[in-house]
Amino acid sequence: MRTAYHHGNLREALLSVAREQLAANPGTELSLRELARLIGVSPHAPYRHFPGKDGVREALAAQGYRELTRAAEEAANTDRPLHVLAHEFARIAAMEPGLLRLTIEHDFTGATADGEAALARDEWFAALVAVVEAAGGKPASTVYRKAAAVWAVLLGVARLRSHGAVGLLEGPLLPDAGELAELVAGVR
Amino acid sequence: MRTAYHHGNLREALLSVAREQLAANPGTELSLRELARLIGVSPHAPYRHFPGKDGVREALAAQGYRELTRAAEEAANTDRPLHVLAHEFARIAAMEPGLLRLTIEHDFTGATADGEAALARDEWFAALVAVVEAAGGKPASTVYRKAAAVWAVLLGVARLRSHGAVGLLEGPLLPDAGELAELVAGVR
DNA sequence: ACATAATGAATACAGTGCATACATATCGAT
DNA sequence: ATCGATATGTATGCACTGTATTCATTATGT
Repeated sequence: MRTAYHHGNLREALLSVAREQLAANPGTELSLRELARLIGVSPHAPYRHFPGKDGVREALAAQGYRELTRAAEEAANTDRPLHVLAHEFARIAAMEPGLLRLTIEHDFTGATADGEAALARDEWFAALVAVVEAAGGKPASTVYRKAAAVWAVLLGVARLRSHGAVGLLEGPLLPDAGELAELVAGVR
Repeated sequence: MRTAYHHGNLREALLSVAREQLAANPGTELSLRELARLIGVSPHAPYRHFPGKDGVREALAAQGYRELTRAAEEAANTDRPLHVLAHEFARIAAMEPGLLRLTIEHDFTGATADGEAALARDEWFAALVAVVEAAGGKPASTVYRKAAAVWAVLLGVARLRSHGAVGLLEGPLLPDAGELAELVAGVR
């Protein structure tokens, strides 16, 4: 087969390879040129599908939030929603730490309030609210406040677990995200 | 005055200007060359004082942890240690968001278990443990577990507040780090 | 005073994000 | 089916970055 001039699905190929790169070495910056190289396309080709590097990150952050949303939707139908959500969150953090980091960091760096990532984030928060509602608990506060507190706990524990990888906090010392989430949500 | 060939205090000047840069535009990567340019020294001069860019980040992360340690030591002598600590943490996050971000991210990216930053981080955790002890509370768990939970809450709320800057969670919805900290520590 | 170490400059190279200009494939109206 | 418009990829180039090598200047200890 003589190489096709057009890739055919470059946009998704870029995102796919980008996620592989994030998985292979989390904590490293993506390189657009390297993505193009791996796919076998010219250095400038990605710019036909994204406005630039930040555009790729935006799309990836949206994917990250969608994974979180899916986890929340699954958790909402179980008998201990917050526990299950925390477990799923931890699983994602372990399987795709690079993607989760990029997702979490995204708002801090390239923040546009109406971008794809921001929309995906809002959907994730809505799903999180549903989880908190499903979990029940004392109505000491609004469900939104509870959801925000749960979100904070999930973020904090995830970050702490990546800290722990270099030594300080070993397993038994680490807080259990599920228990903490139930605690701050007023459940149990 | 004819310009001195040797700067005299380049190492500290680099760190100082780096913090200014982080404060001026948080969320942007540092540039060694720009630091050198701002100070008025050759592009390679910083390499006499740091092994490379990661070395500068390491030193900055250590400074960040030391600021947190100082905040914890102040808080330990008050009548509501966790509340005061949370307030100080939030103040640092507001005043120097770039430095705090770099500090928090450091372990994730350039992790050496015995570097300057790792030592500073351990000291911060020790100070945090002291705060939790000062706060008292039910001894349902070890003070280390409580401290880790408090740390997670501080990290999570700080991250959430930087999210909030782009819209989703407005003030009244955001969890109060102090109350959450006391909750997960079993105080009150 | 003078050898030596510490600190800075000059130059160079590979890698990156991105812009402009050009080439080829795809697709819709006729 | 043809043919022009559009989408998608290539070629080339620029400014910037981190870092290595080599050389110049200053500080320092005996």
